Amino acid sequence: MKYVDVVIDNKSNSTDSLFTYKCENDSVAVGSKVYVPFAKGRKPREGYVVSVNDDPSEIDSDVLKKLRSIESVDEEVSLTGEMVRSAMWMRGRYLCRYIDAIRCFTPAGSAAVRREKQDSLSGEKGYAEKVDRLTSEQETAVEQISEAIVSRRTGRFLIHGVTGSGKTEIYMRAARQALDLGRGVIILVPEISLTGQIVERFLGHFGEDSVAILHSRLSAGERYDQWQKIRNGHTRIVIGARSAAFAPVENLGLIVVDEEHESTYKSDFTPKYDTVEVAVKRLQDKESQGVLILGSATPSVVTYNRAKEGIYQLIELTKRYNEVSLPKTEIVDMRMEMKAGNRSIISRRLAEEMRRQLDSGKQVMLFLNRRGYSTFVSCRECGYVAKCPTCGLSLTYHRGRGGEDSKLVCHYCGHEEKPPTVCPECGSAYVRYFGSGTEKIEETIRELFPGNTSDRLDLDSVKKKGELKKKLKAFENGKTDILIGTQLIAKGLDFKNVGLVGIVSADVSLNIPDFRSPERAFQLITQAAGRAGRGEDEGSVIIQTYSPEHYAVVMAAKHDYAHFYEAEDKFRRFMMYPPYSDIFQIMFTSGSAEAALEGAGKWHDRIAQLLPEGDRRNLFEPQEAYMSKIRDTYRYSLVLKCPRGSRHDYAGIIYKVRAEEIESARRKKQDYIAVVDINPYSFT
DNA sequence: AGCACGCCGACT
DNA sequence: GTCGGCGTGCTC
Repeated sequence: MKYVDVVIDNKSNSTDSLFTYKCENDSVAVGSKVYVPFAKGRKPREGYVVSVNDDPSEIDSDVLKKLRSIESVDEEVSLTGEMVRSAMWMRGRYLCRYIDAIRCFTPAGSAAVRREKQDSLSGEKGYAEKVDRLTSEQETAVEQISEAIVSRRTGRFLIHGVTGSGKTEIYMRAARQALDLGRGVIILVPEISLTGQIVERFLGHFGEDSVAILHSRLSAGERYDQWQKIRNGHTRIVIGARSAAFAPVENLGLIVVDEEHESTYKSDFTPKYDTVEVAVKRLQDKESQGVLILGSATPSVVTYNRAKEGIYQLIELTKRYNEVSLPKTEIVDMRMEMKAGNRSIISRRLAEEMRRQLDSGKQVMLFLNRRGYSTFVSCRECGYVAKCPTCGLSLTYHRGRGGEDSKLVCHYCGHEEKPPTVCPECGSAYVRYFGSGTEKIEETIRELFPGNTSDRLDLDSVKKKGELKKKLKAFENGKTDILIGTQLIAKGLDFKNVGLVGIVSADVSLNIPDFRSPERAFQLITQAAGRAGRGEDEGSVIIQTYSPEHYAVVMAAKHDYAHFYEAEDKFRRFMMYPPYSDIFQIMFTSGSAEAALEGAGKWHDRIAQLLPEGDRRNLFEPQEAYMSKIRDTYRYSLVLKCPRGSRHDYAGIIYKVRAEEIESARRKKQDYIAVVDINPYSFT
């Protein structure tokens, strides 16, 4: 007779605990999916075994009396011990329920979705690229990483390398090494569709049958097939986005997180995990002891700080593979343009350089991180601003083709309405449009360069299937001279004939009310600039801004990560922002604003009681969220800044308050929802 | 969250 | 009598 602890799969907060069952079945082990009788239900409920015990003496005698037996086992979808241990850790780390953490590791499809036959990969083709020789920097990197893999240490590396410095080659050699030692490999990329190259190279090198690819476009059935292929050991390399960090790879020897700084690595849903933390946890399990490689041209400040402190071993790749030089960059002070009487969003300098490049047969890319035509619509007479009825955010004017199809759009929920001709508040005709987006630039460019072809690439212009590929193809073939886009085109794309990249407004990302905005601005400028001069010739970059002296802009223009980091680190230290603290954000949502605020107030007071006297100043008053209402749901937030070293204690306090609230919800139904997000990527 | 149980009003 | 409305309470 065995005694097993089971996590029951249901959606309730109040059953978030372990339930013990008796079990005679020998095949039941940690990670097994089981069906158990539960409460008064006659239908057995799904659950996962998280511990197995032979000895009943530790079970509470009252519980022991009412133990029931496991109904059946589903052998096909069992998790490994390591996966279960990692899930248990996640529950404490991210303050979610057991089942939320477990579900990260289970195949999305249930039995209903299992398919009979297995299709091969959906059209992904690999190619093997001939690599002549490694640079000396690459060679040193490979040696260091190999040493860690071979000696089965939990090595952790940060590869800081400019684009084109050959990070992918290092990942491949490390993967090869791990595989040769019989170990499993996970390669994480920010977004599978935008990183085709890395996928192709892995497929080409390791063969299409040895690599599993996980991405959001897979159907539940396809996903399940991939999961099985990995789980039964048929495939030992996995490439995928964030969720691939949970792939059922046994004996994990290597996890690579490419473009480590990307925000897609932080989950938007419960549990709000950080992919790198999960990777570290999985790799330091008693059964794995593997190596972590983070790679980025612009590491996040938190990561780089850890490297400086020795938590990650830092590998700097300073040379581009073919010794192609970095583009020449200049900053244009838009205040001077204003003074000189140029009210256009394109400075004289940018226009002039565009003309020069276009005349010499080169192509131009323009970036603006803002969709639509105008960012808000306002009445000059009474100050009325058009807002989304369900979200309360300013509506963006989309001009479309200029006539009938113009509309106001909420960029958050997608709500659309017709633009007003007179003010709906006061009837005035002075309704005006302010701020510029990609649509407006497109119009300006057509006026300024009537002889050249231009195209726009943003979320709006590629909603139709295949549109993105078509537009990229046209640019690649030289049919489009000028490509205007949002950050959608800032990443990864490789066009040989781009002579100039224009960053229309560095201020858009700089002025977002978030402590990470300088970091984001630096990364975006660097990435965008990286699109210039990828062929033989040196490219050039022009950055337009109203803050030409801002360190993020200045250092990005100089391609100087080290000094950007120094300035930013100083700021973070002074303000006690991460990495010098962890920020706990608790979001309270409800259909009623009062209920949400009341919930926030209740938590605030209870947390204050539990915090040590001297730490009270780290707890802030409940606030209306930056987006105070989304789709008719009201939002209030509570922020707790947790000094370095106290994360565990603070998390304990939050955990306790949460438990108390769940307990009190048994008596009186709660009319708000509280969600904890530790170190959120944006304060929305 | 489910799900069953139970206590009360309406109806073949 | 008894069918079924939903309020209440518990889950190894």
